[in-house]
Amino acid sequence: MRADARKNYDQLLAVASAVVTEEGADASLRDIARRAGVGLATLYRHFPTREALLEALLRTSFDELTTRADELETSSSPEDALVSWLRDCVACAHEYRGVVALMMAAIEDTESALHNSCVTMRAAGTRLLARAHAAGMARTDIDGTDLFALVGALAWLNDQPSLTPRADHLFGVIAGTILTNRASSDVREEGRLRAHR
Amino acid sequence: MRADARKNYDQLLAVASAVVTEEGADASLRDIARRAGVGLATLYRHFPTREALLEALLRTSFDELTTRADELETSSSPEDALVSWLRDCVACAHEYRGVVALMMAAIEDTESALHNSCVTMRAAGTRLLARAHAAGMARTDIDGTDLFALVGALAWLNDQPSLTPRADHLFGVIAGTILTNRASSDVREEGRLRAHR
DNA sequence: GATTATGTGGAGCACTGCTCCGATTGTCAA
DNA sequence: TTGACAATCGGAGCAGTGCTCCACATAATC
Repeated sequence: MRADARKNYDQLLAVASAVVTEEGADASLRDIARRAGVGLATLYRHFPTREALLEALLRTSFDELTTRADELETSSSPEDALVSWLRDCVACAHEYRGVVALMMAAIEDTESALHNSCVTMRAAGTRLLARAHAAGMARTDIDGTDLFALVGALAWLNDQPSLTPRADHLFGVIAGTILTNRASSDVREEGRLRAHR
Repeated sequence: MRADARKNYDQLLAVASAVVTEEGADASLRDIARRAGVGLATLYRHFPTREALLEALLRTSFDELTTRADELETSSSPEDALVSWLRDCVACAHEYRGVVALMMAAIEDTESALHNSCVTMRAAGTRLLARAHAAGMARTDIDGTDLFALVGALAWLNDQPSLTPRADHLFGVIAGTILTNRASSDVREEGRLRAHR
């Protein structure tokens, strides 16, 4: 890649991160190009689709989530690992408002630039869930896809400004539902402690 | 209202219902006007905002839901009433894809045309929830706003094509979470029976 | 039939996603 | 250092969007 192309690529990513953070996943691409001091065609050359741009933005976060799932699998109890990872997932999806709907579409669309990342993430979650199943700590009528869906629903709740005050509470309710042998109030408590740490 | 105006109004509503059903809540208003054989300004005169148009579309559904809540309050057990009404709510919100996000925004925006309908619906749900609380059949850490949020999340799940296969199952899971003394498998079962009735 | 308030339709503005192509610029051989 | 050339760029242009404004048509009234 030519030196100027590399520079523009990096600049675009940095600006896109800022713009998508404040405007959401449906931010104006023209605006991103403008604020990056770059032509619109340049943006489209580096990122042929909106998904491609978001994939580049989310790649590091996705990789971190996968790594974290691996760590948790050995360092924590099955239920703590699952809940803790869920919380991280929701927080990650919430970073860029509206991105979760694209992820839900991408998991079935093998052409989407986000497809692989989503499949990888679902697999990581499924592993943590299987471990909790094996320990008898999670209800068995929920599979990896359900987990992915619930993360999506929670992230969606977080994206609604009017529901922000209750989002944490609802996370506890739903996380508690997934775990069999644990009251959801315990999950909420753990969340509070984590937040104030 | 002048006779021709009334005709255009009705025509717009009929066409809007069809278009929004197939395109979702962010359908093109220009397209609706075109297909109704009407100028764009005519649409905007009758429905100054997109919310106003959707409100008109949803008004009958909303009224039916409120009536249904009243009926259920006397005709069914507290838990059956709540679950049955939740199911109707989710089905209603799913009628027009994407409308649920607008509803979540409208409940805090007193200026929105959808505001009153949303507040009324939340109140109806809160009554059913309070009844279940009184009977000791619903967890007490969930209030009317949470109920509204969970309906929203479920409707959102329904709106994601990739999650449709599991949507019913997840409804059972979450409805079961709200009810204290009932396994979610029972809720699911009741759903199956209703669907096949 | 004439008057008037009400209702209409489309032009116009600023924006969007996306493509195409002439101009520019980094790079590497001579 | 100087070309030459391929890689890269930037913006014009197209078709779409939401929304406003206003000259014109027409239903209702006298």
